[in-house]
Amino acid sequence: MLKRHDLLHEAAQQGIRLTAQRRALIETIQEAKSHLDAESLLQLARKRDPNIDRATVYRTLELLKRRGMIDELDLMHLNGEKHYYEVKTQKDHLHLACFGCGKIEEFTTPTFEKLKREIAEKNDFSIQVMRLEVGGLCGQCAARKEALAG
Amino acid sequence: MLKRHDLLHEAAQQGIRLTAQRRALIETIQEAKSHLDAESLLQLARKRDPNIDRATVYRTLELLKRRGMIDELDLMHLNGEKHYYEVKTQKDHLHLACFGCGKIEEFTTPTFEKLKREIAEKNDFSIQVMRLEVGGLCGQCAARKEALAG
DNA sequence: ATATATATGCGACTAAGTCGCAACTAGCAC
DNA sequence: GTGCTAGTTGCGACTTAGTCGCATATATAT
Repeated sequence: MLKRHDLLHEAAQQGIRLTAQRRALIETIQEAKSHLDAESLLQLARKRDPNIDRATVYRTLELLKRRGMIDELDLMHLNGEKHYYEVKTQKDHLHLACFGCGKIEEFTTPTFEKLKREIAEKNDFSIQVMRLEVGGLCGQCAARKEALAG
Repeated sequence: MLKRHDLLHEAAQQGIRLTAQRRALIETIQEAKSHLDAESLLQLARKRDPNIDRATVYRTLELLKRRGMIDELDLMHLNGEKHYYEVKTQKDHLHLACFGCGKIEEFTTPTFEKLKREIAEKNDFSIQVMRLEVGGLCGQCAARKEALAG
């Protein structure tokens, strides 16, 4: 498991005003076991603070994103146009989305870090966010498709 | 300039039925000088075939995307939630989006190709699409910000 | 020329996200 | 603790992007 930021702690350090709603949302994201979209986060956050509103969720997600505390993902639009959110991890990682079964895998490799450095150097670019998403077929689905075709 | 697919030719080869509307849209994408969203593509395609409808644009983009002829981009949502489209190039490339000035740069490097192979091998994954987007500040904007801060 | 599977336009619809504004409150000063 | 105030929230109406069903039209094979 990749080491994740402690959002609540970091928010406090960054001088982000901690309202009950923000706490509820931040804790929800922090404890999430999968990638959740804004609507799901809203529903879950409401279990902690029933008063939280949709607009607040969007505004807070935007804030955390700008502060580099969370990442926004598309997961190759396997399920419509929603966006998904996850706590930023120490090391950058990429997401593999299987078009066959919908499974999402995460992956890290030093090559990714190397690529990042190369991008920054060769383009004189100061990187704040990096999003690498891959779509295709996982081993099982590829095999299954092969069987059908052959 | 990266070598791009010849969409019209490829569509014919793939047995895609070439209607006037599809021709209009495909030519529009092929000749586009920047990354265009669905609505812009619609407006431009209408100059070639005034009858083309929004739904047809979306349906055709979806088709071309599934066939691997075009790529869909977010460009880090610099301008809202739209998606942008571009003709698939021979070599994979990534997009750098500057949060300061909104400039979009493209970049290729063998490391990216290497990463792609590594992803496929180490995860036993058959890659169909790969999208790498980077957000941050270009050299100029980073310097300007530095000046303001210092 | 005809048949037919496929594509299109229309228009109404859904989903995701945004915004202005009055009311509320976290965190600070005292 | 009390009060102050800039920052935050809820509300509800709105925008924007994209989807869908169905009657009509048409590209392609024969």
